[in-house]
Amino acid sequence: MSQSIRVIVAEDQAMVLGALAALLETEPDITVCARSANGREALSAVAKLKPDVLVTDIEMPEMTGLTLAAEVRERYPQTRVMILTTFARPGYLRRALDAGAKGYLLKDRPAAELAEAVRRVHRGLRVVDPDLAAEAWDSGADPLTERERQILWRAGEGKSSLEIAEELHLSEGTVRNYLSEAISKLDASNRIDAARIARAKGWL
Amino acid sequence: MSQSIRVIVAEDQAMVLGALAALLETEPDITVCARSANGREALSAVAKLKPDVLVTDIEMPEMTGLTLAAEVRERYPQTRVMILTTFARPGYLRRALDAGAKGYLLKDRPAAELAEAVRRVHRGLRVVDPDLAAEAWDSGADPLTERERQILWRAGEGKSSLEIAEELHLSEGTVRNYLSEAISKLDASNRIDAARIARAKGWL
DNA sequence: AGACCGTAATGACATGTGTCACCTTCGATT
DNA sequence: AATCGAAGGTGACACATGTCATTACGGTCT
Repeated sequence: MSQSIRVIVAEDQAMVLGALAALLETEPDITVCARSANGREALSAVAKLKPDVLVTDIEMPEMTGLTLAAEVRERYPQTRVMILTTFARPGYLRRALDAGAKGYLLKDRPAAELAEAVRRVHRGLRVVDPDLAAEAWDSGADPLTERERQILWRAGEGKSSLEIAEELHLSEGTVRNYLSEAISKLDASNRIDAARIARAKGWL
Repeated sequence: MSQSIRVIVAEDQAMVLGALAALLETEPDITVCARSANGREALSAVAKLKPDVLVTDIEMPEMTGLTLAAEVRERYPQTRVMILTTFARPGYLRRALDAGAKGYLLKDRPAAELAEAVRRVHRGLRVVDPDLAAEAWDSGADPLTERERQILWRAGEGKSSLEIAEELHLSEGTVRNYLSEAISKLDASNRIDAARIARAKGWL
């Protein structure tokens, strides 16, 4: 047996973090050398330990897994990043690959696939959920501009056009225009519907 | 050492299910005798194996953890149910206890607490997250009526008053009245805000 | 019997929302 | 130099939403 694969796991739900680490520890050729509860912690752990693979969730406090992946690619290219997330959102996959992630695995895949995916990524191979890759292909690119995203996000939180306008220092009419654009781009029937659709695609 | 504690784990995300089982298997006094990906599966596993403890998530396809808990209490009272979930929602806790669950543990608690909680529940003790219990206390009871819940749910999905009215065979004005009631009960500023608040409390 | 609550409805009114046409400014392409 | 697109804006209009008063019916406690 060669050297053991050194892995850091980042995941904000402590119980799930511990459980994933326990799962990986059952593999004789894999060692979990650190566990992090958020992106910032994970980044400093990577800096200190220079692991072979970083397995990370996306939605975390302090720093998201997507930002984390970009930072690690930039500063510690010898560590390969694998995203492990609940969300089968085309937009997330696209952004993850853009950020230099080598793998994208869903939490509803069987537990046995985790160790296998870590080994593949360590060998320099890419691991991407095939169904999701296909969906990402035909679901097209994110049609929203940055402004539309900002505004639609706030609308989805229940804020009125006027509130959003004040928050972003815009006129109320402009906010309504952006929302109208977003609604038509997403083929939605109103702002709530539009926010729902954008969230499902991973564009928000 | 006495007899090992026999546990069934139910969780819809396969990877997390496997990881939690691996975590529990590291304990010498606990045995995972089955794993279920949804509520229906878990119920038949409980029927067949009569375990000491059932650890279950809430949001699952086929049958939710809350319904499952009620069924198990009714039909297999020798099996004690512990809810393990992401959601720190007072309404969920209340409904879980009403359904006869003996424990309510959050996924963002440390991994070490899981085994300890299983042991306590097995001994007949109750395990409830103290912060959440306090919040459940002062957040008061669910103020929504069944009709208000139905209508607010659909409004939160982006449906218009007219669409909701047709779906439930009501007049549009009636739907608007119910929404207005819900908005004022929840101290929200509009339907979206109201749906968001109700979801956060676990009332939707 | 009376009080209370959930359900259901109507009409009226003020505001909020979605759409459209049309305008300006600014930076990046061609 | 000309064109394009993103950002930002105005005004106008139709329709949706939120509020309120008021009515009505059937349960269910006391």
